[in-house]
Amino acid sequence: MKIAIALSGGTDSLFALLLLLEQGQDVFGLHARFLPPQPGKPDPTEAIGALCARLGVDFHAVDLADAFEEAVVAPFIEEYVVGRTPNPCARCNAAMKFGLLLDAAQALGASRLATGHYVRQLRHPEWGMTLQRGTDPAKDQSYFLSLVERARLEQGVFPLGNWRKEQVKAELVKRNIVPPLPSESQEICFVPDDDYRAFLRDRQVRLPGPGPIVTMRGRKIGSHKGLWQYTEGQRRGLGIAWEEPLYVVAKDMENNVLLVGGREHLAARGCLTEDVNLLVDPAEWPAEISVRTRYRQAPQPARVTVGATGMAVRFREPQTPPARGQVAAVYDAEGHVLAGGVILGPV
RNA sequence: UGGGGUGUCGCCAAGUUGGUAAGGCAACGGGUUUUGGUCCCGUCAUCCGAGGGUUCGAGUCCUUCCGCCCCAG
Repeated sequence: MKIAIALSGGTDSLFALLLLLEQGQDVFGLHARFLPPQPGKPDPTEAIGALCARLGVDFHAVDLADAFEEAVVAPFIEEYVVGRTPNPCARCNAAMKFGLLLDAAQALGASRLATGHYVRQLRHPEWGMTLQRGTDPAKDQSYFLSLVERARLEQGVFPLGNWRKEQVKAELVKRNIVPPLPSESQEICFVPDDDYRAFLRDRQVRLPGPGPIVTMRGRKIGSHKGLWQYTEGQRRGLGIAWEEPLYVVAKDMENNVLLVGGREHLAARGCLTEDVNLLVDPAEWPAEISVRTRYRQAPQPARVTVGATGMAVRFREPQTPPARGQVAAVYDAEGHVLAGGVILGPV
């Protein structure tokens, strides 16, 4: 079986490659260029190729920049314009890494695509292939893969599922191998300096303008700079000195009003998703399930009903408002991902 | 310009019988982090509307002035 390993140039995918080699797998390196050439940043393709040569593995590069712009960047911008808070990494995994990149890998003769995600892929006695959270709780990336179709996920290989980030770094040092890309911070890869607001302004799209900030009791206490600059649950940046911290409770796009309130106003009982990506047949879901509506949130116990057009999530305990456009990922108690969907709004 | 009130960090606000400026919010910085947001940590008044005085020592006492806010027959 031939495996393609998606190499970004960073630590994780590089170590995943080493693990595959040490397992004796028939593997070749594959690098996808998602961004057009950046003036300041060097293209890592060559360095990755050189490293592969040194390791004695074949290497291929594919240019997916146009598709990335269309499938990830453009929707990202459009969502902000209409007041949602997109999750480009989740979309990228579904549309690009396990979409076009997987296709490219298979066109090059691979039967499967390995990545450096910290997730596990297991064979469940009843469910067949499952996606499970990574062992390292701090690095688990299953949330970001919850929108990937099951059939495509089955083509994936995840060597880092049982590794911890610390170990990975240490092992690379031990092997005296340095990633082509310095350990840059992992912001949104296409947004410079992690500043999505500046990015949107640069894109010359028509963004909603300023308007009032209003409390839950209907009192105007300030003005916002455009609803696209805020997200549900946000605290910082409101600039309003109040008796308590104020949070964004909701965005009224219709009237261009930003609704804010104290922490007690944040409770949301549930949310709806606009679609659903099933990884396990809902008929087989256990009774105890939980949902994450944001990355780095412990899964919250909930009841989920799956319909033709999406999921309805009902939390056992009220949560801070799920942001429209983020992902709701459904888990069982063992951390198997049962489903994922894009949040349409709180309930 | 009669009566009452009030003037402490960008906002709100503690400041005891004078003893050498809490806290909250905001802001800023950092940490955590393959999204946004959250969260955590840290930094933020040598000075208390201004001047003068009493005192070993005053935001706290006296005094003058200035500024707001009410109520005004």
